[in-house]
Amino acid sequence: MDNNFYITTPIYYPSAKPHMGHAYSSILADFFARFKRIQGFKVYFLTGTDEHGQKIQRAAEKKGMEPKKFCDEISKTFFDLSKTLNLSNNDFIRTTEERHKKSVEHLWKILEKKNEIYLSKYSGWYSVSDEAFYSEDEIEIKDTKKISKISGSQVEWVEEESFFFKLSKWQEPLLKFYSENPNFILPESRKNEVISFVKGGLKDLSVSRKSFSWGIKVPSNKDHVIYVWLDALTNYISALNYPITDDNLYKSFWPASLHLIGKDILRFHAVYWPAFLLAANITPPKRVYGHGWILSGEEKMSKSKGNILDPLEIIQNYGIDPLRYYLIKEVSFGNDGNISKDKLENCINSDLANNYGNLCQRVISFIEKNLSLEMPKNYKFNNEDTKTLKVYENNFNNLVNSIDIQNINFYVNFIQDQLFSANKYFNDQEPWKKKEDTDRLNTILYVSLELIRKISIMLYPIIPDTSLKVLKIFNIEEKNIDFNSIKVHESLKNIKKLTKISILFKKIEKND
RNA sequence: GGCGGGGUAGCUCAGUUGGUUAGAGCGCGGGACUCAUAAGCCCGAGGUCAGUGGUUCGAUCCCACUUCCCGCUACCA
Repeated sequence: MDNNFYITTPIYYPSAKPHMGHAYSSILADFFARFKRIQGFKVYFLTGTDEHGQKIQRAAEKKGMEPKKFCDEISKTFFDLSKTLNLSNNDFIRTTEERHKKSVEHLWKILEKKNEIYLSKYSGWYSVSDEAFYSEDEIEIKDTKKISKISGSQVEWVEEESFFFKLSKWQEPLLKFYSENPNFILPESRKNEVISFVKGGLKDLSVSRKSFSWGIKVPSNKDHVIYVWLDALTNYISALNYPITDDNLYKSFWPASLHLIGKDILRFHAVYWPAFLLAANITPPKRVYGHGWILSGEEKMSKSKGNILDPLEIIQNYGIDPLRYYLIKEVSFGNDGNISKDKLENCINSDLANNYGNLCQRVISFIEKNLSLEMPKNYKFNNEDTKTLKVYENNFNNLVNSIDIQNINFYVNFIQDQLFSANKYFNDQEPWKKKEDTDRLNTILYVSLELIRKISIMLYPIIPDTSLKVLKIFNIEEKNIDFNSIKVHESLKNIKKLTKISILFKKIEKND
């Protein structure tokens, strides 16, 4: 069986600074990457920045900067964000890198050689900020300016020679591909959208521009710059050293296991990208998952509404793990989700401080006071103990399977249930009343520690920093975390002494 | 206009291949305890499962219509 797992985030377009949507995609991707690693997979996790195109060129001009210099600066903010978010990415690719350029040029040449690309002429209303053409009826006039009805962005008349990709001829092969790979597009509702779009007919796609220069030149015609999406999507293989197809990275990790993206760029990933690849005779990725947006209150965040929550500011105030936990747990994956300071604070207090943090604290403090942090010995499980521990075995396959279809809510709910169960266990067993019965006392404490260990391992992909802090109690290091070990109930028997921990999450004082 | 998804407790959402008292978390009210971050545990209040009609012995779950929300897509002009 294939033991490799390749996951990607979108490469981010650095025309502005990072926002919550970027953080969300990245955190989720990191969750999957970390989970698959502790499950025993060889994981390659890629993120990066998409730096070409007219929008960037104009943004740079506006600031009086060279495009490359401009990109260097903003790309760095995304690179820094990947650190702040505690991403475990293996690589950070920039489309302005030489390795990427070579890869795109190669892909272009193949498409050209296979007659998938031809030179023609395009004219129409073009929006720079949308990177899209609009037909006459898709635009309207507002304040003497022509704008797109759909996005409201300004359009300009463009008439130019352009290379076209023969997208139309891939309509049937794509539909065949979708039906042969029913889980290629998830969630299901998005898949239906894509299929109905493709069924509606595909037009050939303009894949070059003459009107600006910031991009990768068409190898056979330097007047043209390669279309940003053809350029950008290729990052997923250029990072694996394509076109060196016998390279170890490429051989191990292509086709990608999962492109995790926002729903707004689904078409590029689910239609154009597999079409380019099929045309070049490259296997398309195994899955594209289009997640929802993070909203603030009921509305999409926007500067004018002043409801923007800056991920960096949130992390500054609350820490990275609370934000990761909130986004992963509180958002119904695939749907749009909400975030507000109020909800985040509630979540931190009840889930992280009261349930998880306090569980660790009460157990460890108890052991410190009664056993001087010695590992409880001579334990002997009774029915109640076994029942509590066995839940992990019984649900193991469900947990693994749910992650494989990106059903992270099942996974998180299971953790919730087990946190409750562990707290209840400690309550019901009342170790403070069993100080005379040392065997029973030891057993209760041992079981409680096992539960903390299991829960902390399951939490590792979500809140890695905190999880590692807790696992330190048992001297478990990151490289030794094994998801499969949640099925084991006597994994702590060789440990002699426990390490004390401090408060994991401080409660937030609510002032209202 | 077409296609698709959805309207379930104050809030965020599960769920039911149709079957006696519809679930969780948060919030709210009460209780017993004390190891713990006044945390945790127990009990409770709160829902005409959008509306109407139909199929059925029986519908929140199936069907039709209505209405509202969301997504994708098209078009008249």
